[in-house]
Amino acid sequence: MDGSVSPKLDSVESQVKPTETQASKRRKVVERVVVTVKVGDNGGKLKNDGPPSDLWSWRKYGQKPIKGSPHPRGYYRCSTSKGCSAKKQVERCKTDASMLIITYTSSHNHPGPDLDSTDIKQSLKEPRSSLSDDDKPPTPKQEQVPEVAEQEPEEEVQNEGSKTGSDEEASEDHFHYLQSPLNVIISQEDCFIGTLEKAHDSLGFLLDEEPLCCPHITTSSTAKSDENDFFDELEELYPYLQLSQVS
DNA sequence: CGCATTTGACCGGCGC
DNA sequence: GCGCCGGTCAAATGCG
Repeated sequence: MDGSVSPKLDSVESQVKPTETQASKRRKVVERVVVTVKVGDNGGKLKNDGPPSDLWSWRKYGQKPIKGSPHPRGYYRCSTSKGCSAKKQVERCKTDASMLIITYTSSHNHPGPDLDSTDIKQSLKEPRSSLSDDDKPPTPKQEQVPEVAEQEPEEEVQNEGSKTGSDEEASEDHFHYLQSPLNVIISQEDCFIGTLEKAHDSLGFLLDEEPLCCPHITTSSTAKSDENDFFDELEELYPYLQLSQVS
């Protein structure tokens, strides 16, 4: 591609903030946000892993069968912005094909998607009738993005991060985007690990058995990175979180 | 013609 | 030190 770019996209780590320390040691430990998306009947429209895309455009750059999973994992990169290093992995729950496990990696270098797009604005004003039909036919997923409501997510996020008990439910609520057909459940690593690990120890989905098919809460323990990184990532995700709430 | 997707190969990291 | 697995790149093909 770009001759100037190194073979390995180190750009990801290079821009990673604090986590870089760990990243340098283990590239796999980069910040990661795991989102479990439940695809209902409508999900059937999704081809394979039907990227229940967010506000950004993702371009698939690879796919690999993962050991232990009957379904392959798809690798996507943010195509909204050229220099964006945001990536995401999409795979299906091995026990529940209707569950999509999306892992977001790195952050976006750009503010947001096409929030300014008149198209979207129109959708806000009107439930678009003809436009949407032509533009986004099959996947009734997102496209709800009104605008990046910047409401201080950090506070809430941090709160849940430091809290552990009752707040979990509250925070959980934030992460459920029941947009239309998709039930999205964001699983936080560090945030819940402490509790869930114990609480669901018997479930063992953290181990290897039933991963993220939990009907209610899904958690995965993968990133040991700082919560800060994690929250930073959340900021990126916030747009949809709130949107989902609005919906 | 351009962009996105698909598939195979290669590289790096981790575990044994 | 070797082998395995995950992740990314690169080239080719298809579709819009």
